[in-house]
Order: sequence, then C-alpha cells, then structure tokens
Amino acid sequence: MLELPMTKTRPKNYHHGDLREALIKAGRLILEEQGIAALTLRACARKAGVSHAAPQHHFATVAELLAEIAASGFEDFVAALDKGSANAPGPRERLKAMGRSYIAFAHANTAIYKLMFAAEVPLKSERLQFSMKAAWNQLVVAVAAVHGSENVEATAARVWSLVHGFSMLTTTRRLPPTVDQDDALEALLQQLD
Amino acid sequence: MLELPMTKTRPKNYHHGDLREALIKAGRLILEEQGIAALTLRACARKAGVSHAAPQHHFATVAELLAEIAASGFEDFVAALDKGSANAPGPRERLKAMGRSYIAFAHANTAIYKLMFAAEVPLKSERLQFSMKAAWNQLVVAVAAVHGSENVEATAARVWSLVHGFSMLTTTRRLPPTVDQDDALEALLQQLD
DNA sequence: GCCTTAACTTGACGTTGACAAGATATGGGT
DNA sequence: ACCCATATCTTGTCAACGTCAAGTTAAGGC
Repeated sequence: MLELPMTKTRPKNYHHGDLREALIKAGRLILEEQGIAALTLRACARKAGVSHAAPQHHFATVAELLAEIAASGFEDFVAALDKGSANAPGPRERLKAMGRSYIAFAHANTAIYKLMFAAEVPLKSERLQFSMKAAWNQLVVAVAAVHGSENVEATAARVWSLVHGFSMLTTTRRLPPTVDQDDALEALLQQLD
Repeated sequence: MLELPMTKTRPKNYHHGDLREALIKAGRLILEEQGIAALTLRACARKAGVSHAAPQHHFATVAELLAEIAASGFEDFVAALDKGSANAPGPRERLKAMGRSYIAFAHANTAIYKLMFAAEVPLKSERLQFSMKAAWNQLVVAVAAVHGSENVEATAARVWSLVHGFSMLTTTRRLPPTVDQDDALEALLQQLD
C-alpha cells in the first residue's frame, strides 16, 4: 500500500462532529437539486462524506430522517409566512398575505412542501411536532385577529384546508389547464375573511 | 428432465389472457390490504400469478401501473360522488352532499385516495386523464347549478381546493387533535354556496 | 493513561425496478 | 391445414436501496 502524502487531506474525521444536522442539510440539498426520488439514506450519507451505514446511529429508519427534513421545512415555512405578512396594514390583509405566502412557498419549494405533508413521514419527531404546532399557532393567531376568538380552530381548519388544497392541486397539476389559476387564487382569497 | 404429470394443473397459461387488468386489480387489493409501501410491481405480479418481469410488457415502469390504479380509483370516486348526491332535493344540497361524499370517500379509501393525488403518478395515462376529467366535469356541473355559469371554473377550483385540502389534512393527521373535525367540516360546507 | 462507550466503517442479506435473452403461444395470411 | 411473425411470458441478471451485524476508531470521564 502506498502511503498517501499527509497533505491537508483533513485528519480523516472518523467522528464527523455533527453528522445528524449534516445529514438533514444534505437531504434538503438533494431534495431541491434532484427531487424526492433521489432522497435516499445512502445519498445523504454520500453527500455528508460518510459511509452508507453511518446514519443508522442518528436515524433508525429513513422515515426518521425524512421527518427531520420535513421539520426543517416547516421552520422555513413559518419564517416565510411571517416575513410575507409582516407589514400588512391590518388583520384581514395580514391573513390574505399569509395565504399568498403559503401558496408562493408551495410553488417555490415544491419538493419539500410535498414532503412536509407526505403521508409516509412519521409524526413522532419532536422537532416536527414543534414546528407544525408553530405553523398552526401562527395561523390561529392570524385567524383570531380577523374572526374573533369564537370557533377559531374550526375557522382556522377551514382556512388552512382552502389554501392547502389549492397549493396541492396546483403543484401536482390536478386542475385542468383551462382553469385560470390567478383568477382561482383571487376567488379563493376572498373567502379568507 | 422428468415429465410432470399433465393433470388438471390448469393448461399452464403461458398467456394470461388479460394480465393488464389483472395487475391493476391486484394492485388495488394490495393497496387496501397492505398499504402503499407493499404496492410493488413484483407484488402485483405475484398476486396475479405471473413471473416478476411479466408486467414489463404492459407497463414500462411502476409509475405507469400506479397511474392506472389511480385512474381506477377516480372511476370509483366519481361513482361514489354521483351516488352520494343523487337524491338531493336541490343544487345547493347536491353540492353539499358531494362535499360530504368526497370526504367520506377519502376517509374510507385512504390509500387509493392518496395515490390518486400523489405527485409521483405520471399524468400521461389516457385512462387517468379521462377519469380525472370526468371528476372535474361532475364538479363543474354541480357548481354551475348553484353559482351560475360565470366564473364557474374558478369557483369549482375554489370548492375543490376547500374539500380536498380538508380531506388531505385530516387523512394525514395534520390538524391538531384539539380541532373538532365535525365542527370544522360543517363550517367548511357552509362555504360551498 | 486507561477504558467504557459513542460514532463510524465494512460487509452482508433480502427486496426492488429494470434490462436482456430465451421460451411459448396466438392468429393472420396463404 | 400449415407456417411464421409477433405478442406475451419466463428466467436470469444487475445496481441500488434499507437494514442488520460485527469490527474499528476516537472521545471523555475516572
């Protein structure tokens, strides 16, 4: 065996340092660069520069990794909705701005958006539960500011259904091409208040 | 080579007869009996009693088979909505009944419902396009009977978004447990007219 | 400075989708 | 009635995947 020159080849980190987070970030990159089909445990491991079985110690199954990636998606999602509705003049405009931001996020980040709502990601992850709860709270607050605090949750569920349904149907191309999506979007946003 | 007795072992159907449809039916069975994870090409082939590569001739890829299964789902779906809203006293009640049937179908047939709207099923299948179009037309007619024929498609898209979003959020357990789903459903159905 | 233990590697197994090459039945043309 | 082109199915193979098991290396408490 030839001895490779001990140049700056980095001290062969047997221990990665923070492989867990690195795998999640690698997963997010793969997701937006190559789509959901390429998002495998082994691909994440490769991208993070570790062996194929290294993730095992941090994620018992692929599904667990997917859940963490989805959670990180929800975190960005909440931030985007916050930012997108920050300087709205009033509660109604704010809710509407959130709706627009929601749909914009779904279209700009299709892959992770679909993952966030995919049936196969398990909901046991603490981080996922926390970030989903944050998203829900964000919505409930905005809805309460418009509709008052009676029946808030039912109203929030209705609003979410409306916007989420539209996002899903459009991103998965389920609406016929004859439908003017901008028209539909406007018609839809009228029903938020 | 020993000659196996030519008993009633069924004339060794080298040719299946209608393998294509058999595979679709097998897929639907597997889907509801074992879930989406078990729905593989090879599993369908096994259930249909053919070799693992037999499907190749009828479906170039798994995705193509999934599309046909989804299409058969849409056919049942349209029938269910038709039946569920058949004897409604008026257009408004009919639209509301369709909404209820939609959500009922989603909950009673979660697996195939999710497949029908899954992003990974390609939309090129003629049968899928046809059955999806049928579902859309069904909705448009019902909406037009309530709202008139101006802006029908935008309104139909809004209605579909609302009901579909709710179905998705509930079947994938995205709504917090604090939400009373029956309340939310009623609040939601009020917005159909 | 040892030594338990967490983190990572290597190697393996069964399953999957897909491809290739061979076997077999079907049916139209004569 | 026969033949043969062709559609259909089988067998065998491949790489890639998720997961498990066993061995190797580094870290940190004592």
